[in-house]
Amino acid sequence: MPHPAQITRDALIARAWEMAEAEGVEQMTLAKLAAALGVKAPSLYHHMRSKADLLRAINERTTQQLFAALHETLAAASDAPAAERIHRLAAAYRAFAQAHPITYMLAFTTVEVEARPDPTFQEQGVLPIQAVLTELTGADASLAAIRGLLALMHGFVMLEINDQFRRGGDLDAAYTQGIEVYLRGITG
Amino acid sequence: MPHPAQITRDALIARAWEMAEAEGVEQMTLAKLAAALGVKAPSLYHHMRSKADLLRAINERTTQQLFAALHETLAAASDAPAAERIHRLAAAYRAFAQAHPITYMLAFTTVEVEARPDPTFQEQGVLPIQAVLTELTGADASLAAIRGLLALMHGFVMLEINDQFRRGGDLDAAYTQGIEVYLRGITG
DNA sequence: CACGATGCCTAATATCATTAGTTTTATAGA
DNA sequence: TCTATAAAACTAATGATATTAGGCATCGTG
Repeated sequence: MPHPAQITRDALIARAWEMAEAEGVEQMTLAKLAAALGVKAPSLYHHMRSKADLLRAINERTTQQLFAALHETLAAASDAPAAERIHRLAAAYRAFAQAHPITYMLAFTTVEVEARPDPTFQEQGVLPIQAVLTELTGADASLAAIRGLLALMHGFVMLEINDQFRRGGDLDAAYTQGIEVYLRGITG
Repeated sequence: MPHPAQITRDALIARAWEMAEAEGVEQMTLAKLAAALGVKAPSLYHHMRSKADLLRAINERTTQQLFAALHETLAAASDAPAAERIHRLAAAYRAFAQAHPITYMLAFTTVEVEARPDPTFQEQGVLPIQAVLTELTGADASLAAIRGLLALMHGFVMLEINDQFRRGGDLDAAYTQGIEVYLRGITG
């Protein structure tokens, strides 16, 4: 059985990502993960340095997919006015978080430094979005503007994922309205 | 030694809260917590049902303290105009999160249902804040308005705590500006 | 055709939370 | 004042967990 590797690092990460999203991070144990790959737990250490290392890979994957979805959305709306592009972007952001709540949350709330995604991922991903905002704010204010926008989107979906909006009402409308308000404040 | 309880539930929770904030949640093990209280780990189970139960108590304590700080801030600024009160509130919110980053994050990102704070805490705490916003938006829009404000504040401090703002710049100014923009969007 | 590295395995360890069963002691009632 | 009871501590044990050590099979390369 040994030598021709039965699993690759990519397969390991992909499976771990799926398992975390499907059953929760704390349910994604190395034993279960190994079993799903037809292997025993210690064998995983030939493809990763530690579980923190695996989590970092998962988080980088999540970050990449999030920004890929956002860029795709921006590309598809490239002829719309800037405010409309931001609205589409915000919708895509929330849709991603709702589709992958656990891995999304994991990527942005990891305390262990070892498991944090490489900073360059986020920086690279944010730049095209910031470019759209620059159309509305000018270059000087665009860094603060994107930070506010990211905070608004991230905060909303985090509260939503963690079930902190328990007073009913239309959450879709509240989200859209929040973005609208923010954009109005920027341009006004 | 036995019978006259050497620890109370309140002392247990207070110590656990301090230890979590000081050393990180994952460092707050029952063995260490018990040792800090001069007792062995199994004895803790006379004062709690499970660790999830303890975490829930910690989170409720955090939530209460956060809202207490916010209400205090509002009370101290009761004669200021509504927009100014919101600014003070936002500053107090961020100050609390920065002073207690670990327990703050824990309270708002707990996946385990067992460990989630009782919903009524948040609801009660949010109402006075919503009242201020109602002055600016009218009653109809105030629920969505407070959700946006909470999302903005929570998102910003969460990103900040998790070191996701790595591109330098003045974060104090970015936060203030974000709140300003949001308020302008609401009133404009 | 052998040999060495690769990648799997079993076995073992340390650290968790949690449970079972025992021991001690303060207090309430005789 | 004495004693029985219940509270609250303890030790010991269990089952997960990640991780390490060491052995063994197998494939590609000389």
